[in-house]
Amino acid sequence: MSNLPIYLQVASDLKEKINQRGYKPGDMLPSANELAAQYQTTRTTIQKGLTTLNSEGYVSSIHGKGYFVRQPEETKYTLFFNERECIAVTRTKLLQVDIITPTQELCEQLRIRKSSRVILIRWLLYSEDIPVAHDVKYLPYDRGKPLVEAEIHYATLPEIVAKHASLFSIKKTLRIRAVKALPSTCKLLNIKEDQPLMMIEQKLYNEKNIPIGWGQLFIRDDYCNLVAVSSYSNKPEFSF
Amino acid sequence: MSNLPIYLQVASDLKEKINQRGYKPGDMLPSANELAAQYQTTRTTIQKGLTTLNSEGYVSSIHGKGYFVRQPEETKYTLFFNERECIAVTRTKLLQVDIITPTQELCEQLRIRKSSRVILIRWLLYSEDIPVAHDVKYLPYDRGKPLVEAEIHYATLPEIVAKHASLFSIKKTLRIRAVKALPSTCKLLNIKEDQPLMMIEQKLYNEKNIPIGWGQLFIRDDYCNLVAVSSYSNKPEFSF
DNA sequence: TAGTGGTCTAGACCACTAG
DNA sequence: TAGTGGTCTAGACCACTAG
Repeated sequence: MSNLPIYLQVASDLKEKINQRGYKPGDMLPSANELAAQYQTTRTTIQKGLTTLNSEGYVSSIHGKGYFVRQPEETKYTLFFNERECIAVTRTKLLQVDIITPTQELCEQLRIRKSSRVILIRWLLYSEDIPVAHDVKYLPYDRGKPLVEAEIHYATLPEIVAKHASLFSIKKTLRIRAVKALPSTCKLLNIKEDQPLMMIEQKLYNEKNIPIGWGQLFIRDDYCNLVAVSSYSNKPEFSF
Repeated sequence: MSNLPIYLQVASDLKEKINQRGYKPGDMLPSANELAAQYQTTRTTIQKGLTTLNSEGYVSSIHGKGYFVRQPEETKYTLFFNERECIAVTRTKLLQVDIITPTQELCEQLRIRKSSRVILIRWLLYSEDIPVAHDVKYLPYDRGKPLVEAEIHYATLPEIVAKHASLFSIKKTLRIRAVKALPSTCKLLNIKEDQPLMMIEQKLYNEKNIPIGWGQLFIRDDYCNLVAVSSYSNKPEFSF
């Protein structure tokens, strides 16, 4: 059953007790000294186990007092999203690449001046040769950046901006909505006006929190796979 | 600038180099021995820093070889969802509590037999006295559980099942869709048939991976706030 | 075989809490 | 003041990698 190192054994035992409500949210765990005695090991090893439990969200510590069981984050899910995988994209068609004068909304979204320019890229995404999504992206225009590459092959918004921003520190936000299709979108996707569409709005920020990209993806609901799972289930626990 | 403990200083320095592309995904970091020499500390302390970096998703290690920069998980977002907060619920109205014979779909969703019974709970959720969402929940019926409490006040699906399952190990999944409203739903929400609705389907599993609850939430798009953020941004780094 | 990461020991000093 | 967690040292032994 257990060839686990001691510190993981400790963490695993405590997790089980927490899950079985032996320790309830708000309860204090035994002190590291007590646990060290129980497991016949040193406090250092116990601390390592408690640190693990902390980083996995089970407990938190108060200096000088002890470790306490956290309230589980019932509200938090892990959502997987990218333009290609949310749909099963098999083919893409470039509709437009342009440098445009931003609208009022674009100025606000990208926090730029009316006088600046914006790159507009529009794609039609196909799944099994059926047009299923309309992808619209806006990027602040810098003379430095060549945009020819955009015309060659399809890239997700993070892929596009990743070249000009630091890797892990790009902040991304999504807003998910259900919308009525515009007549023009209906034509593009060959659907009726009453067919609801998913709209996924994506906004990217650089490490200084300045918007560097904005996108709207309109997807036929019947081809959209948007799924989220609770965050604890993919923690290194038991796996099925 | 830095009263950080050594191990966090190490982690922070490495993060910055990774973000600035000093180390690129796939690159090997300096060994713990080298870093210990650089920072004039012991390998133990360096290891602690590297462990931190690992648990934050920046690097992973291969035993006997070294630490390597990971590919950032561009696809992963943190989504916040619960029935109450996704909308700004100000009032709730119980529509129905019943014990029903499951439909074919219910049997499949909850993995139960045709002969078993299911608790059906329906609520209407109001925001500022406007009906904005229709909430339908299904729970496998056990004679043990009293269901009177369901009629007293509104509870989210996780809140309901939390009483009978272990805390952190409940697995939850969401599926997000855009749907046309049924005529009956239109009447409930007082909307036109062509107004698209968000449908959020929630399914809960216990620690043995058995479904213990299923819910469908139909929300007026204009009152639904479904937002997700990239997972790295809420890591303990800089915060704005 | 030299070097790497993974774990652990037995201590130390410190900041913090609470009676 | 006793007990707690947070950090760190200077070592040890092990499993693993790669020449």
